[in-house]
Amino acid sequence: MGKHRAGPYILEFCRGRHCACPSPLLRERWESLVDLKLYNTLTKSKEVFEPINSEKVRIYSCGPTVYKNATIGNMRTNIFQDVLRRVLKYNGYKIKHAMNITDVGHLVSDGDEGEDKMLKSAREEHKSPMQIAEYYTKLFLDDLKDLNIETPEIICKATDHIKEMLEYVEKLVENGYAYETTNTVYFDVSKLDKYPILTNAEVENQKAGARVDIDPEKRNPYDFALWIKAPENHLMKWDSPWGPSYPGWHIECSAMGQKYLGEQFDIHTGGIDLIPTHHENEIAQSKGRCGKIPARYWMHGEYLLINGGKMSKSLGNVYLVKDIKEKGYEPVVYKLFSYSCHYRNKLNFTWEGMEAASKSLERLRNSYQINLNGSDELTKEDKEKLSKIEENFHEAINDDLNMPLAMSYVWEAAKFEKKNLEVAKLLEKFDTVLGIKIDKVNSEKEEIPEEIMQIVEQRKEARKNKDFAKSDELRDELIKRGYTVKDTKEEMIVEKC
RNA sequence: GGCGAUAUAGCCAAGUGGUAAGGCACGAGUCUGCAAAACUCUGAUCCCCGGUUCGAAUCCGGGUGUCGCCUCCA
Repeated sequence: MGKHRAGPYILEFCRGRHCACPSPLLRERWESLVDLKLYNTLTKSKEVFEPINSEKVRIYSCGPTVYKNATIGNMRTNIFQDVLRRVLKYNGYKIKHAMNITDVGHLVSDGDEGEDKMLKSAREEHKSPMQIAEYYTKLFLDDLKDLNIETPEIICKATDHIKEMLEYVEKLVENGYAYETTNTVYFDVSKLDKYPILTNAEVENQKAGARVDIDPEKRNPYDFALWIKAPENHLMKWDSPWGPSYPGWHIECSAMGQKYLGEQFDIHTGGIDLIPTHHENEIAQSKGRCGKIPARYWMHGEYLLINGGKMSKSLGNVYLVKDIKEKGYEPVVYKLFSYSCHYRNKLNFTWEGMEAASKSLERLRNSYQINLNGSDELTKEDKEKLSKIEENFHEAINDDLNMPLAMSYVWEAAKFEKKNLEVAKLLEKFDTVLGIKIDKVNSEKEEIPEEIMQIVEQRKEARKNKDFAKSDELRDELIKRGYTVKDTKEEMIVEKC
């Protein structure tokens, strides 16, 4: 075991199987960069990230179910995943990132019976399931774009992978981890050495309070459906060894993850709610198929709260990216807002918070522009200061994506006393992680109507003649019509309120 | 009921043993005919009680509050 200098602190021991520090290249990385630490739900601790393949990091993210709108809560998770990608890139890694689109639908009711959500939406909206899926998939991808979230290298639809899922289930049957009942093919959790492994919860306790009618044919209460035999009127069904049927809701991620990233990849991400069932069962399936836990690091984003409570339809506080736009905010404002809190803590969404983020974004972009054109000379000392800020930023993002802390260093750079192109370049570098389009010019030139411009001209004339009473009167008139004016030495800036 | 989080200035929040980052708002100032914008400056001993320690927001015990999960959910 050796000691390694790692950024501003000393890593006591080089952990794991890389202890021997095999390659000079890796050793150099350890010595020159800050270690990337990520919190792993599997071990419930922060670990130094070590990719299976040092060149390319493989990530799987549980994507959206496309039978309804994605909320800003969903988007918080996507933002967290985006930051993860960007931080990995900042550290020099290449990425292969897969995300699924669940277009096969999950079940409406508890347990394994009930109407499929896709079908329910289809019936309510008088569209075919595929039309519903396409519609919401497009909206979801538009949201990602609006939020300047990088598109994963692989986006895979569940319905395109029925064959892979079937093969997966057949393999589980072959390995003795699955059994067939009248309506369903179940996974037998009693065959595993340990279940569950992601939570401490006692299976029996959890089940005791559940309002589920347990299928009497289940061998164990926690057995879950791998494949479900379709009722006559079921729209989405496929031929299988068990007749016309459709997949259970955990198998798609296992099958597609395995197809695109292999039996074991680096990081699996999702929302915190996926831990106790979906991810637990993905692990179960993978262990049943090949004996491996599919990913080495499991990362989960916490919930977004709305005014201190849960977002729910009944409270009428479900917000979409669309709502943010309708309130007049650029979607990226929401992204910046989400950086005010660590991804593993609950974040309280308020419009007041959005206003704060909006103001911040404007000021950061303003600082960028000023620095871009700044001509202050940088002394050696200044350069050292900037370098220290950069190091602190790197350390913050590498400490389990501590964006709130990282932002404090972004501000240090933005408020740096000297205005210089190098500061702008540093902000640009930070923005490769933030993704807030810091180089965007704040006030986009908007078309100002002719009648408004006429008033502006009149006001210019009044000011020229030092007729301030009239000038103020005209300003009030402009405000009444929805425009503000800012007087600078050179010009009069007109903006829409 | 069971399980688990969390409690830091008006708001959003970093910080897990050495005397509290940052953002927004408020206030003050510079600038301006006045404003606006911009820029500068200004604020908290960390829910309560007890303990450990030379030293705790930070560890332990006990309270109280809030939130989440246990059922589809990012």
